[in-house]
Amino acid sequence: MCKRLHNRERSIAVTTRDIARLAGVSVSTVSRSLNDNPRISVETRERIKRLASELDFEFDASARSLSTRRSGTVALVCPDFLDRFANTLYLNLLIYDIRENLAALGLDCIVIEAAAPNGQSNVRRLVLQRKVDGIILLLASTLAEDWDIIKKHGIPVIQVHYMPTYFDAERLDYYFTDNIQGGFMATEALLDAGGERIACVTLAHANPEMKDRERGYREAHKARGLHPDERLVFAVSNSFDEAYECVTRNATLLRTAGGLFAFTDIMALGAMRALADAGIRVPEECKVVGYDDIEIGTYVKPTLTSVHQPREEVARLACERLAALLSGKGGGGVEQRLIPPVLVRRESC
Amino acid sequence: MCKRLHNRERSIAVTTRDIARLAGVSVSTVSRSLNDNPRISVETRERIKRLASELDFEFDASARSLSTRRSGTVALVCPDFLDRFANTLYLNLLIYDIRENLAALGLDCIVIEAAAPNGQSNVRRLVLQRKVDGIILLLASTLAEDWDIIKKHGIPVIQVHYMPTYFDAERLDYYFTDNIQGGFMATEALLDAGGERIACVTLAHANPEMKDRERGYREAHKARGLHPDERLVFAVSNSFDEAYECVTRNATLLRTAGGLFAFTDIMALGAMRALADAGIRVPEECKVVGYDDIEIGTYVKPTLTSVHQPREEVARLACERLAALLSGKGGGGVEQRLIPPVLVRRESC
DNA sequence: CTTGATTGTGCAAGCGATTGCACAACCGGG
DNA sequence: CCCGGTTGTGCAATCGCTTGCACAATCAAG
Repeated sequence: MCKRLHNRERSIAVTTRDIARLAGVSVSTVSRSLNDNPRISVETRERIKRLASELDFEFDASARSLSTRRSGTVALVCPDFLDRFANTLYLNLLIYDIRENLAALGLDCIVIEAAAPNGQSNVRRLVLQRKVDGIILLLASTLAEDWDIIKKHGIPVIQVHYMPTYFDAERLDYYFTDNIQGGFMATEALLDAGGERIACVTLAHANPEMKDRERGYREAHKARGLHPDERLVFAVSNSFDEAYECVTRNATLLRTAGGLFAFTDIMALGAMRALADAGIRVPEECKVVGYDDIEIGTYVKPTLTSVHQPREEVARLACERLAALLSGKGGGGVEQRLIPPVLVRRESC
Repeated sequence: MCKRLHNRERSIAVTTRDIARLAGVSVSTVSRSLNDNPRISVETRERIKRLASELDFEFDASARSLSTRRSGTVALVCPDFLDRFANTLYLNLLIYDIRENLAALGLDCIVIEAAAPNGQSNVRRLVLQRKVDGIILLLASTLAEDWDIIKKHGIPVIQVHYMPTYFDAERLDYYFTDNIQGGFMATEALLDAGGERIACVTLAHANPEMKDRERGYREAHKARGLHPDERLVFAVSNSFDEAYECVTRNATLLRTAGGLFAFTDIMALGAMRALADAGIRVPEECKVVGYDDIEIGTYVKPTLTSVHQPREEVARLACERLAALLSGKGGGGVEQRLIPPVLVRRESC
């Protein structure tokens, strides 16, 4: 070993070699001890472990990953428009829950958007460069070329929201909340309390989740032998202001409706404000139900009735499943679950 | 090279060796070419680069990091109670901004809390194991032992919010918004519009930032030769409900006040609701100003006047500075900047 | 008291990159 | 035509860890 060749300053970090030298054993023994390899005698193992902890030893993740081809890292792929969605709080809280679950499993998580600022695919980069062990897709429509890479490298993928594309094409594990049922429950509550004329506000560029909410809306009508008045079905972008404007513009028509179902809380809040400004009292003259159950809904007056998505459960299931797949306990099958949402009743309905 | 020794299945990934073989050069030449080392001739370099991109080559981050001792990764240390703070939205958006800036700089970012679920320090783990290149502290009171590790390893640290402890002890780079000035501006606006009796709602367990807001509140009074009525200074936890209860309980007293300054928007919303419920009209009888300028403030009625913290700017400055330190362009000095906040006037004041 | 199985450790190659130094090829000036 | 000075590449060591295989020591059985 020619020391002179390597004049980068020596790291301060303690290595397995240091431990080996001090313990009078080889690095293999140190490695095996710290990894609880049963071939090492109990005494040796304990001695090494004690020494390691005295020396404040921590494995070098890079070296280990280079050797084992596992990085202990998971990519959390978010929509490119998370900033806009951030406003809804819902996704941020879901991310928080997922991070927490992964941390408990000893996995670090790198949150990315599907595409990097330079146009390159972030998924590609994280898979090829960082060698992430798994991927959790959060409402992301990942690119076709990404799928090739993911499949080629055999990386486990879990979805926690529908995706606009590639969904049926791939048999992937998922944990979704049931948006049809959510839409159904919300509409039922409105039909119960507000009569037969129930408006709804959906998204202009509806993704599958929104389409399912609408389907629930229609099925709730059908279940009672009714159909929605199509003039009461509105589509706007997901923002307070657009919902506000839409409701204001159609105030006359909405005066004939006994209830309104907005497919996101943000839109519900905008709608509710517009109703108030138009002199339509909520809930007396028109009930309102939103979707997502964000905390803001409890800060307005009247407080907002909303469909709650059990994100803690979704996060937990997704992370547990991912952990199982990572340790080879996948069972070969595909796990796909629909989690039922919960209607949280407050003053607006 | 004894191939038989290594029977883990060969990775699908393209390596520098593959490129070298195909190009008929050595791995060193490949490495130098792809890293734009000037000692390689332009023709060779271009040829290698073309080949690499044809082969969909990406560097292996672990191998590179093992060699260079740089991981291209930054730790973003959050308060342990981010979930509670998440409700305020402000920190989530700040995290989003920071991630975006780091991404533009080619850095991945791992969001952690100071302490892991198992009680171990996450900072320690990320520094020792993952070899993060830098750390951004987000309102985190990092443990004393963490500081030892950080200093020992010479890792650049940037703070983007005050910390309760270790603050003066360390000469660290920071970008803070000026909470004294923020408190001053808010109070001034209230004194202008609501007369001499201005209440304030601070935090029960105030951190330095909250203390500064209170200082601004007092200095604004002093600047006009006034002092606040101490009976109008309340302290509650940072929640809608606590602020609501506090204001409700003290409604009689508050009837004599012309304005109220809540140190967070969440509290401001709770207070505003309580005032309304107590029959005190906002803003006619009592003006209200909050702090943080979260979007929810524009969804309530009246819309909330609030102190805006320029988080985009803070995020940008912090990340640029970190990048400079990482590339050794720190200049040896310490950069500490106070960014002025902005009062956003809406209906409540 | 041999012999074959069992245990516990060590050796050394390998993971995929970086990089100090050696060295061959080519250059122009004396 | 010889020589010191660029230029461009290659060699091989190194980063810190894992792991297949070899091998010494111990043990139970014949």
